[in-house]
Amino acid sequence: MKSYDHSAIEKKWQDKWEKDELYHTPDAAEGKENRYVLVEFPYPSGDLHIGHWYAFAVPDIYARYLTMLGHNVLYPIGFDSFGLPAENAAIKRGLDPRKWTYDNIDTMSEQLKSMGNTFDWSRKVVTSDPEYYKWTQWLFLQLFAREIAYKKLCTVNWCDSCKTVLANEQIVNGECERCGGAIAKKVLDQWYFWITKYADRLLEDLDELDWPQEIKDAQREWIGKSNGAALTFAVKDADDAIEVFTTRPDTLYGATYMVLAPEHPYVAKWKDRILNWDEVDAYMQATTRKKELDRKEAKEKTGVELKGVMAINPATKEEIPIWIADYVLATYGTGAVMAVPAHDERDFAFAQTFGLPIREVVREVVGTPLPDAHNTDAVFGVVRKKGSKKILVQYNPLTKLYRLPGGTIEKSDADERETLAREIHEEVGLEGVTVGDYVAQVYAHFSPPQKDENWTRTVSLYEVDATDAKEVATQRTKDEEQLEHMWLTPDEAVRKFDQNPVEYGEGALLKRYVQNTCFTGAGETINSGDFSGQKTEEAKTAITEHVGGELTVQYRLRDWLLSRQRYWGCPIPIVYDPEGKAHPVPDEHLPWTLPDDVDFTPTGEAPLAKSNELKERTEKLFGKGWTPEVDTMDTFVDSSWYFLRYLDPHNDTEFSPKDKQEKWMPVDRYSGGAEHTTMHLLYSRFFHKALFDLGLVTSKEPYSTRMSRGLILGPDGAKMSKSKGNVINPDEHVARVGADTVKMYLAFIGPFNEVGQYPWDLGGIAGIRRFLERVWGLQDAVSDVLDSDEIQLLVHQTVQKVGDDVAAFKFNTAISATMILVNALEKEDAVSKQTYETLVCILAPFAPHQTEELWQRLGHETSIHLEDWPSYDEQRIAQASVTIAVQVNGKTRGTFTAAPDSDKEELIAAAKALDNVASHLEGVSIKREIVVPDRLINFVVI
RNA sequence: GCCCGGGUGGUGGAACUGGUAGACACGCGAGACUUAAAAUUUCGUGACCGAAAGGUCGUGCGGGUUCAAUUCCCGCCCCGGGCACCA
Repeated sequence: MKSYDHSAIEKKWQDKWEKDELYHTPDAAEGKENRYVLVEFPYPSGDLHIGHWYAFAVPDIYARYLTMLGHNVLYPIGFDSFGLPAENAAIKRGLDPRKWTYDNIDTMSEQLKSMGNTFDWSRKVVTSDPEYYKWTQWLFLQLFAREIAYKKLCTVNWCDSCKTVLANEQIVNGECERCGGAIAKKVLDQWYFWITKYADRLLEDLDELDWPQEIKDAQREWIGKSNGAALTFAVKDADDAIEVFTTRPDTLYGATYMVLAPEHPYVAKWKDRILNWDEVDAYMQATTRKKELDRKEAKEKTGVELKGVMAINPATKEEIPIWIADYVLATYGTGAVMAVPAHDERDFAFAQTFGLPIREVVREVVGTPLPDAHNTDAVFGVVRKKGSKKILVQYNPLTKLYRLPGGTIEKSDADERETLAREIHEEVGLEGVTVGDYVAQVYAHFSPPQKDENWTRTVSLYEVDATDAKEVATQRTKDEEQLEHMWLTPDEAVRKFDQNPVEYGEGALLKRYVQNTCFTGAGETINSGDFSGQKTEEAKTAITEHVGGELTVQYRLRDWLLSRQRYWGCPIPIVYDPEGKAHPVPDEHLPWTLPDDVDFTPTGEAPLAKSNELKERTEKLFGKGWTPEVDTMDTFVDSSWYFLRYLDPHNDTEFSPKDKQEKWMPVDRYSGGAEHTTMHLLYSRFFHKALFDLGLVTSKEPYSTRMSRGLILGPDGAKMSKSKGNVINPDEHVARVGADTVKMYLAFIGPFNEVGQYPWDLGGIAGIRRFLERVWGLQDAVSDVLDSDEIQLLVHQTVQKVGDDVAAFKFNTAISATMILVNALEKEDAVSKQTYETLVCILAPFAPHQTEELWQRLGHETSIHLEDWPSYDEQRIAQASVTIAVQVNGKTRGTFTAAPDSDKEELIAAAKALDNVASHLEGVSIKREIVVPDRLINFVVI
């Protein structure tokens, strides 16, 4: 046997495969179903790193497995080759971005080929090729014709270091997603895609997709749908009306003031009416200076009242003040809110800071209604003394209940305050307390412990000052005789109430009081005129209708800003007439090529504006005074449809013919990075839906299954980056141990379809190399023998396990199963040719070069990659003997083997016969015998 | 704060539907081969007790359900990701 010379083998077969066009994928193959396996195509940054290997070589295992199962599998590759790095490298090193990009594509193509994947290179797609971007432009124009691409003047996010605008999705924690640079606001006339029109469909269609829950959740959150109402507040002595969006129209009666975003147009409009303009103006200036990030992190509420302007609450008809505050964002909803401090955390905090009125209009309902309940009202107090934080709490050792002092309101009481003062006097013997502010109420249903009765009551809470109270004798009723009273810190008190076996309502109120929060949940309306006593859900509709509002929906999602003030991108195929109106570049002039005569040093102005060629081209074609659009497209436009182009990459008359789409789309498995969840993945879904509406694509969704792959970290456990110097270059490892080993090691490291993080560990790779050497060495053991029953069974089991695991992208456990088989085969003196061939076949997707070589050595003249996946005998696996564990009281005391489906009594007898089991059963009596078929017996003894 | 993941030996990770926790691999230790080292190979390797047989403990922490819990339930802690003054 020759030793395993990976470099000779890998070179030999890569050349042969290319010559034979082994991985050329036809659009259809006789008797085979099509499968489309997609991985996110790379940006040609220069060198391939180990992460690329992980992304491209490992899913190849799956593609090869599907092929062996008899499918016609498309596993394409291309380059997402427009984008900033080319331009930045060009600026830094004085290179041509086109040359830089295409040189990198050449280098990376060679590196990608060294993986030995089943990529069909004849279908390669390069987004910066005019033959590709011609169709990007054509698609843009289709969307322009339907007004899904439109231009508008708007405040945009500007990255000062990238010198371009960015879409919302490209801002992470208030910084540029690409460079981490600061984001400024600018008002610019820019191109957008009307993605918000598709918000609902992007949301709803997620339900049908076989995608991981976390990706669906993240997209749902990003779209951020909220149901509510649009309400209008009239402004006193003015024609203006303030539109607000609220998710809580049921709390309208509690709207005691309004807040506008400082940027709201009314603020400037009312300049002459506002009495404290200087103050307002100063606040507006301060807000402009504050970064978005600061506004988010600021906890303390700030704001200024617009004095001299009042709004009218449409429900109560009361005049309410209008404030401006930076907690209201200009970019969400209408940039104005109705403030309901009793039922919104932010309004609550704001009202407390500025002493604005808080009106409770919803009460919490505690417990569920019980039959034949006594109906009463009760009042309780948070009793404190000045200078102490402690709260007076009563404990009843018989019922094990902590209670606040207070009680039922009697008919003879003048009001709640009097009731409370009286109860405190009687129960705890404090005379002369001052009942202070009302806090809140709840509606409670409960059943007191040790009593056969039900209660329903309104429970109100007041602050009580006992500083000047005198201690006197208590006048307790029989029920109250056991009460102990104690002073507890607020936190202790809350904890005690949490332990109460029954919630009387005071606990919920006390907790809210101690934590200084308001009630933001659903409940029952109060203090709401005719609408009092309704469930909040019902009141939402009723109150909205009553004030002439409208139930509406708001989204967090913003339209997709696609203009970029950079050079190396797809030109937007739009020209402007002398009046400045936008016109599409007619199809016959596509591709609308990217000019070469451009100084692309970023200045903030689009580089294409400096191209004379583009200017002249435009005037020549359209006439004097016509000007070209000079912005280029966001590269996420290029990547929103590339998977459609793979189907027919060189088609000159169609972007992607529908008959081919019908053969391949939607993509069966799409694997990529988790960072694209709310970028590429969302954009391309939108784009696809827009094309679907135009009748250009055949499926509503582009990808039926999506998986997020894990991340390969540097050896130091940190994310690989050139600046950290922890980037692993795969080439040297491929040269040293071979492509098959590198690929298999990456597959072995952990489950592929989970968002894990794997530090690159050189040690581990040796184990895989050793394994492949042992597989190689086993060829010497092949001879004309009949394998033992055990070996034959193991082969069947392994074929089954490997297939199942690969189908589930659990390559790690699939490899482990082949290792178990190899370990067993090595212990044999000889291995049958049939068994060895089966082993080589199931390893073919993992180690395509080595297995191809072995296949040839075994005497085959055709490629192993044209072989069928080995079959296995299910019957035989099912009949294999099973190991039964024997437990005594749940502790395993031994095992034995038995035939599957053995008789219960026989199994029990066999179990009892085990020495160690027998010794544990001695002197005790068996209470129960639990038999789990084919698995386990448990003797429960006493 | 809200919404998702996750926490298992020295390490990466395994464990069907609740049924022998730690498969497989790395690393480590001891032995063989070798003048030696590497490579290869044999054995061992969760912790503790024990010569062994075997026993006790053990899947982030605390409770619970169950004959039986990494798996289910309740309450926490920590890590990763998403969203976030979103009205």
